[in-house]
Amino acid sequence: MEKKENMGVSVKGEDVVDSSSYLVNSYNQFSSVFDFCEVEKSSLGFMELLGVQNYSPLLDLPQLSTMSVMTHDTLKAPSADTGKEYSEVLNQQPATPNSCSISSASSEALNDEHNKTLLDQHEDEEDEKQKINKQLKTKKTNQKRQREPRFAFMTKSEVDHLEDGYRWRKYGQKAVKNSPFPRSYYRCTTVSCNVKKRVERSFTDPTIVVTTYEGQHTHQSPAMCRSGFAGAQIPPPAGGRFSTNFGSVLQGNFLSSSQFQQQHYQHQQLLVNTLSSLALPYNNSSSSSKNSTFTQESSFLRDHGLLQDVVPSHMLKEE
DNA sequence: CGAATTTGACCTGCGC
DNA sequence: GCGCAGGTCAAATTCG
Repeated sequence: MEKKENMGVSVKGEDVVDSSSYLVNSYNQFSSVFDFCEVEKSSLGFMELLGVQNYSPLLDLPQLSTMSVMTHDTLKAPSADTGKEYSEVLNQQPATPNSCSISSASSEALNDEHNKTLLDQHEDEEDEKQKINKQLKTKKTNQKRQREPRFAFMTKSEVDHLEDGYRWRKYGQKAVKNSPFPRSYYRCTTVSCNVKKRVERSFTDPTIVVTTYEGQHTHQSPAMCRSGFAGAQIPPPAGGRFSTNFGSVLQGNFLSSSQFQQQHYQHQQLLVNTLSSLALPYNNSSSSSKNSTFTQESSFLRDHGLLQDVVPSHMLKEE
């Protein structure tokens, strides 16, 4: 198996592996963004991403911005065991072959939508409703539910819900087994965009926020629209609006409010740029997921996000 | 008052 | 089949 070393970013070669056997090194080994990532070639074009995202010592990002990326077509839901699961993933060799079936909006999802409409039309008729529900159940037992591609971000942050340029509506919260921290469920507020994300704190390290995105946005980020450029800019934190819920304590170091705000601001910008250009790009085609994967790659090649502002051009990958 | 969040109930998948 | 845990729904509540 060929292995490319690339400025702290390691990209494995040809083999396609099971979802559980690759991805990112232990978050507690990270000293900076993408300090060390190990991503399979097959995984959603992230090789391209990581090839471009050379780690540079010039990237003097604060601890708060420590972030790792996971990508996975059927990423196992991070749970209270989050830390354990993720750490177990590390340093493992591929276990089983995987065809890496990345799906965009699945036919099942479309069926669900259609059936929901049916349900609406017959709201008054209980019998009809029951029949439809039975049909739904039958379908779901016959056809295994397909998951949207998922991307997990592990972020060292004191704020649970990180601003990523999109607008989200919270639709649920659940207690997670063996964890004192609940998991929150968010949906993109844009009509016809069914991207979801889960946010939870790692119980092994409460400073780590695990954000899992599912699906692809069918629209541009509102932040991008505002800025008019792919390198979205979040407005700098404006005094009173900024949350300091957690008392600005990080790893035993007390930060002043302004320090915290600045770090959080940098962090959010990084997140926006990364998500905008990579994991969840604007994709107005309803083409197959593989195509959209390459769209993600090419979009990133055009835009290196925050890094392009920081990393000298010659450091960026050229092919 | 509309939008967003909360929260208990319900649904679904999976392991035993 | 049953129980458990994750995920979603939707009514109630809170917020701006």
